[in-house]
Amino acid sequence: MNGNFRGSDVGQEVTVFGWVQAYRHHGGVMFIDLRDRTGFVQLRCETDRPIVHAIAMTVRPEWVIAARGTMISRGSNINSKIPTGEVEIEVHQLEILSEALTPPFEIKDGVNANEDLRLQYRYLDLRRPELNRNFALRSQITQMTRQYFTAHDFLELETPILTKSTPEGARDYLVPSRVHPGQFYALPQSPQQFKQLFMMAGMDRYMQICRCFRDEDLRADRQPEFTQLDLEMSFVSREQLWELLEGYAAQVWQQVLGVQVQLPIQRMSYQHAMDKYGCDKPDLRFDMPLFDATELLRGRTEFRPFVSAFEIRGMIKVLPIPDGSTFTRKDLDTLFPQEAAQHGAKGVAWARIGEDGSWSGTVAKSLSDELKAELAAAMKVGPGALLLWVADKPSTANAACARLRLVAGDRLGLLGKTNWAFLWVTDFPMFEYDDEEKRWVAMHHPFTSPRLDHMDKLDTDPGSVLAQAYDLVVNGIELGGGSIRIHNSEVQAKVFSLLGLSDEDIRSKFGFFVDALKYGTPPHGGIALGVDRMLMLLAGAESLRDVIAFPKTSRATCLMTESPSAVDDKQLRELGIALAKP
RNA sequence: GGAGUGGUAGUUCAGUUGGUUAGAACGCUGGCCUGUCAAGCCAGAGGUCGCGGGUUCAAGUCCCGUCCGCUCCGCCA
Repeated sequence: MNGNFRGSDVGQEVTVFGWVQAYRHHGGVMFIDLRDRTGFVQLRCETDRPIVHAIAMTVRPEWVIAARGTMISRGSNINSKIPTGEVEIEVHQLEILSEALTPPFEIKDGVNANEDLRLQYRYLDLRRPELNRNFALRSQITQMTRQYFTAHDFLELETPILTKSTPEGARDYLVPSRVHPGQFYALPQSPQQFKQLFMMAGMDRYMQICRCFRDEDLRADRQPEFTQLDLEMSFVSREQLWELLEGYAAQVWQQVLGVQVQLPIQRMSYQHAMDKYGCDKPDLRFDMPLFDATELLRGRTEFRPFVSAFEIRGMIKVLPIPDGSTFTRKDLDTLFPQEAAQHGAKGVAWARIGEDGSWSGTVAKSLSDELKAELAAAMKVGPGALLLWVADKPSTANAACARLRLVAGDRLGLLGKTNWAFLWVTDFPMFEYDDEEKRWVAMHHPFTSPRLDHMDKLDTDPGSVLAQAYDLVVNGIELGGGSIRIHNSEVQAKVFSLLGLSDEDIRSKFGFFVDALKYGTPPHGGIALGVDRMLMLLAGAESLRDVIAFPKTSRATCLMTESPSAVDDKQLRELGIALAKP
């Protein structure tokens, strides 16, 4: 194809097709850059072929043309900046296949047209090489994925798209049933129950590259429909599963980027991640751990924000930056407080340790010299350090400090795009308490098995039960998560009831599943990886929109098709649906 | 639901303290040009300043509302 011609092709008669990228007209001779998805090649049209030249004179950017001619060397006019720069096609025949309107933005890399315009004319945006490349990569990776897992004895199996709405988890997209007016299917948030049923059905190892749907608000790394690499295995320990996934990740990173992933991947408990980095998906491209100063400070300071934190049984968390000299007063007054405020923190206190070991900054006056020395020793920091303090309820203090850590790391140039920090986060709590609903909710999902040594705490202290759940984190992005599942119907029923589901709820929502568990269920577990997020990482994209061909806006609309949209009354009548008055 | 940010020519942007005819680059149209490849040179066309209201002698600029894009919080088992 057009981008692949080289010096070795000289002398060939070729026919090429493509889009006019650019033309350069020099009176007698005319050059056309003809683009397809592989790149572009230069066509030369001369006046001594008057028909060719006359047609060439009329073409405009983005017209689709076909050219037949001879591949020739450019001689002394080689352009080494272009892959096909050694050769050009001396055109004997030229045909216009399709004319084009002037596009609303230029089709070339580095043109940052507005996102809304790009989405409206998505088919034009996709012609741009840098975007086009992402989809070739996408195809390569799905191909590689199928090979890897089928080579490991997985069956690629399909699950329904029209399925059953279940409580728990994300909001479902609903699909009304025409045959059963007033009843609805739901689009799957993930094929969770079906893949477990495959295990009960004896399929042993299941894989699917499947679309999932969640009706929740979007983010740069969250679209309402997304692609998941879904896996489930019977008779497997989580260590075996991790090993298999590590082999997969290593192969993908090796083949796509030529990067050797250090195996085994580091493992860290949820509790450790929260304590040390303030979040459950720490970016370990740099270390810079947080420090919990709550106990050291208790009763030993009058600093108002700290005292307030003690009053609400809060936490005083510190980000020690060993060399904080590059941060300015403006960063301390504006940047850090703004970032922390996004996570609800009311402020960021700070202290600098001077060359002589003396402290300056907002907290300096309120701490005794003895306490300062203890803190510096505990945080292992000395002269030149900058300490950022957030005092608030624990969840806020952690989230704010985690954010500050990333902002500081970024400013210090520690987030290299060619560094890859893989991490398994393990031992998540089984449940977290939902203050709004006044009940326990599953942190992963309700089919996750508690750790076997925590089973007896289900009745006595659900909040302390740890789950056999794990997330795979890469550079601070949650690439996927999974768990060893419950394979015992009584444990499953107990978990459902802990989540506040009545017997009747369990019967109507999950009856088939609890029944199935009773017919000989193998121990099993699995994981789901976000394929789009993985591509985003591998392609170096800033947004999921750059690796999804036809993505939605942050308000979940498609600007190209203008969906969602109203439907005819007739359609609604057939479905037995009446719209509520707004 | 909330916070931030942006919306000016086809595109990307500039537009001072509210003040005369809203500019630049790229693109587009026409012309010249036989070695360009981010081609070059000459000429030209192109504007509902997102939309609606308000303040003012005067609004792209100030105020209120609203729509849309993006980022984040909530939400996302």
